Amino acid sequence: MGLRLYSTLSRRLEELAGDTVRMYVCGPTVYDLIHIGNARPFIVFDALRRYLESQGREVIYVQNITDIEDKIIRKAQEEGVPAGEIAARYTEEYFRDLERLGVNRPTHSPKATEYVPQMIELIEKLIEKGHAYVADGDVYFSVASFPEYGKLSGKVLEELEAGARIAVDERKRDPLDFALWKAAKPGEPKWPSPWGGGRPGWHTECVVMSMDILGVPLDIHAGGNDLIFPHHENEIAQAEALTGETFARIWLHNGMLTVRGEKMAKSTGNFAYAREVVAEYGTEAVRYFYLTRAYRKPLDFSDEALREAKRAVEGVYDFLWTAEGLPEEGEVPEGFSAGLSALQERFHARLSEDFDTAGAIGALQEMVGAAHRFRQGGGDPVGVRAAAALVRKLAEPLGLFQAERPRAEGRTEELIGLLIELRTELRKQKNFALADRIRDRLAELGVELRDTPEGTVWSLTRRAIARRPRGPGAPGPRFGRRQAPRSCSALPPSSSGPIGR
RNA sequence: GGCGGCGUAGCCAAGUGGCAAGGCGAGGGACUGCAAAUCCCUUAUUCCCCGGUUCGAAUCCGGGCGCCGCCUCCA
Repeated sequence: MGLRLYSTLSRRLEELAGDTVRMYVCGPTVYDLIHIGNARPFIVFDALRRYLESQGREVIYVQNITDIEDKIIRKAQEEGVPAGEIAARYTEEYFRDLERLGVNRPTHSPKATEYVPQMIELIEKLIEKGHAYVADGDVYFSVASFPEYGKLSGKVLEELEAGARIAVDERKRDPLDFALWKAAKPGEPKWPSPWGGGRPGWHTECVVMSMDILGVPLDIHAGGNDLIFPHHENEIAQAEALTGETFARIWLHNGMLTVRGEKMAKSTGNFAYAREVVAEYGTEAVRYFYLTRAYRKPLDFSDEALREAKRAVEGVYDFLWTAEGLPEEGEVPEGFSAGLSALQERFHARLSEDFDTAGAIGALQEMVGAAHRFRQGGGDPVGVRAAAALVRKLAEPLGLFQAERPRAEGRTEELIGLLIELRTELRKQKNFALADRIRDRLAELGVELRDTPEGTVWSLTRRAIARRPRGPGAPGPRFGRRQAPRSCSALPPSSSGPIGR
C-alpha cells in the first residue's frame, strides 16, 4: 500500500515511493533530560519508521546527537565539569528515555563531535564557492548568496530583514547570516580549524551527518515545527548551496505539545520530564496519547488527557487478555471475518493518508467493539481470538498492545486457584458474605475476580498493575511552572513495563 | 506586521464534496446473589460566524471572529 505524506516544503501530500527509505530526524541536544514534549517527534516518527518496515521497506533511520552546543557549555561551566562529561551523561540518559518511551533505536545515532573534520571540510567548500565568509575567527553563511533562502518557511528575505528581533552582529555582513563556525572564547571547548580554535555551528551538523550516512536527496527529513525556521531553512541553504541538488524530498514537521494552550518548553518552565510522565502513566498511555492526535496538530498535555489515554489502553488489554484465554478450536464465520477485513483496510487506508494514526487507532477500537458484540451474540470464541490477533498485529508498528498478560509468580497462581475454588463452593452454599470478602480482599491485593458463565476468571487488576509505589496522598508529577530543571540524580530510578507498574 | 496552522458532542478527537469514525465521561436498561466485564439505548438534525460555488459542503471559494506556533535557543 502506498503512503502519502504532507511535506512542509511543497505544502501538499507527496507520495513516498521506493523500497528503501532514507530518513533523518533531528535529535536532542544533550544538556538535560528530555521533556515529554521533546518525545513527540521521537514517538511519532519512530512509529512511521516501523510502519514503513512493516510494509516490507528498508528504512535507514538517522538521528543526530548534538553533543557540542552553547547550552552544554553553559551547563558544564555551572557544574564545573568538562562539556564532554555533560554530553556523555545526557546522551546515556537520552537512550534510556527512548527505551522508556518504547522507541526503537535509530539505525545510526551520529554525534556532532565525531564529525568536526567533515564539517570543517564543508565550511571550506562553502567559502570557496562564495557562500560563506570568515570574520574574526567566525565563519558565516551568506544568506544573500542563496536565492532560494526562505523556500521552506515561506519567508521573504526583505521582510525578515525588516524584523527588529534579529540581533545585529557587527561581524555579519547581513543580519540574517548564520554561524557555520564559532571561534572559542577562553575556557570553551575547541577544535582546530583553518580559522583558529572553535566549534561548529548547530545547523551544519545535520547537513554533514545526513549527507555522509544517507547521501542526497534524503527521502524524509523530520523534526518539530519549531525547527522549520531557522534550523531547517539553514540546512537547506548549506546543503543545496554546496551540492546544487535537492537536500530532502519530503519535510515532515510535528506540532508542538502545549500546556493550557502554550508550547511546552524548558525555557518557560511549563514542562515535565518524559521519564516522569512514563513512570506515572506508563509507556503505552503516552504513546496512545500522542498517536490518537494527528501528528501535525498541536496537542495539549494534561493529567486528564493522560489518564484518559491510559484507560483506553487498559480497555484494549482487557479485551486482548480475555480473548486470548478463550478456546482455540472452531472456525471464524465468514461474515465476521469480512467485517474484520474491512476494518483492516480502513486501518491501512487511514495510515496511508498522511499517517493518520488517530483514524487508524479508531479502526482498531472498532475491531474490539465488533468482537465484543460478536461474542455477546454467541459467536465462536475463535472469531474473538482472531480479532485479538489482528489488533495485535496491526498495532505492532505503533508500539501498542504487544504486552502479554502479567502472570503471578511462583505458587501464587495455585493459591489464587485454591481461593477461587473455595469461593465457588461458598457461593453455591449462598454464603455470599464470605465469598465477597474473599473477592474484596483479593482485590486489595491486586487480584481481580470476575464471575462469568464459564466460571470465575482472575487477573492482576489493571489498577494493581498500574499501582504506583507511592502513598495515595502523594503528589503526582507537577506540570505547572518550574523554576530550574532538576538534576538527573534527583529523579527516581527508572521504571518500565508495558502499561506502567 | 510577515509566514504557517487550528476552531467538529460535556471533554479528547478522526473525517477535506454524498447519510458526522473512535475514545473518555454521564444517564437509562439487559446480564449478575452482588460486583466486574460486556451488550443495548440516550448524550452533534450538525461541524466558530456570514456569504458564495454545487443536485449536494464539516469538507471547495471569499470575508469575518477566536486561538496557537515560527519570525531569537527550541522537538
